[in-house]
Amino acid sequence: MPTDTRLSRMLHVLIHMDHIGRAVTSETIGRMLETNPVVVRRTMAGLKAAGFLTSVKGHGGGWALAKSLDDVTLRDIHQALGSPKVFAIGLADDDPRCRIEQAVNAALKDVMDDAEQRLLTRFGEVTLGALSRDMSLPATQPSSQSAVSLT
Amino acid sequence: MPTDTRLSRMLHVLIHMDHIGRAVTSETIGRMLETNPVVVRRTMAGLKAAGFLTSVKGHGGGWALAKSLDDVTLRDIHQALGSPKVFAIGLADDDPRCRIEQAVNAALKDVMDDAEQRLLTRFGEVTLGALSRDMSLPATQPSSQSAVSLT
DNA sequence: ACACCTCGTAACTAATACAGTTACGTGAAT
DNA sequence: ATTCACGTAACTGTATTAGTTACGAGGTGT
Repeated sequence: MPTDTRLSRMLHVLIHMDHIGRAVTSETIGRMLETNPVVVRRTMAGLKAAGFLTSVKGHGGGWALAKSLDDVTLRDIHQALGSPKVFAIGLADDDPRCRIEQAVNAALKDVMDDAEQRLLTRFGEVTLGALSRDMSLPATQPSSQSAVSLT
Repeated sequence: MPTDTRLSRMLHVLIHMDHIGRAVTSETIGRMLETNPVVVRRTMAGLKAAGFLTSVKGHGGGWALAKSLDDVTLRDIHQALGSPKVFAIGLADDDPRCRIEQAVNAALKDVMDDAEQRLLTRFGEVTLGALSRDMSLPATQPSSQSAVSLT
């Protein structure tokens, strides 16, 4: 499987949309992500269902933000995508009666649950608004470029 | 992709081997894991290369532990398996020049690296010996079973 | 009314990585 | 010599995201 880049892509798109400030078509978004409009619609469907986006059909239609980015966290978007599996590693289930397998899996699960909890907690502490603003700071790069480049 | 259960399986097997105390064939281990001897050999190859196991060919041969389980951590085994990818989630790379994509990915990477670091640190604090002993404690189950059941 | 635009979705294909299987070779014990 | 067991290549199965094609549904503008 290719690794799941939907969260990264959606965050990217949402911040662009905020900068653009008007409806954007799947076609345009597809160009930003170097992918197909259908992939865009499919991925954005969850964000619409969760109330972060609206979509309008027909001429002049497209996608628009339904909330301020200050009210949306990375965790919200992860959840809107269906809370996809965080780990590539999993627990074997070869002989569920075996106490050794149980103990091993319990130990792994304990550590993995902790790591996942921490990751989700930190995702919940970062808003897209904050991310968008941080980006405009000089950092190590010279600040000679527009903050609203379309790509 | 099916989730990667190699770590879970290998921990399971190593503790069994410790209890058994003599050479075990891939065939026998395959039965424990409900899989094929070839899968066993393939997976165990890394543990042998890393010095945690020895293997002997021919009649009476098989696999044996090369170290005390007290000297082996979960992290060691993860590493011996080639430090497989921990996360199913990844960073998009659609337009590496885009500052928004860069900022989004930097934020995700920061949180993910932290979670991974924490997970690996905790894996490094648990030895297989400790796991094996913890397992023998009463817990919620009655302690009426042999500690050396083969499955 | 009609053309056109844009989302919505089904269905199929591609890519990737672990898991499973078959086949055959190598080395060791009896 | 035979048998046992590891070592490994090569191929298939499976699950999941990504990409593509095709078509339908619902709005907008003339």
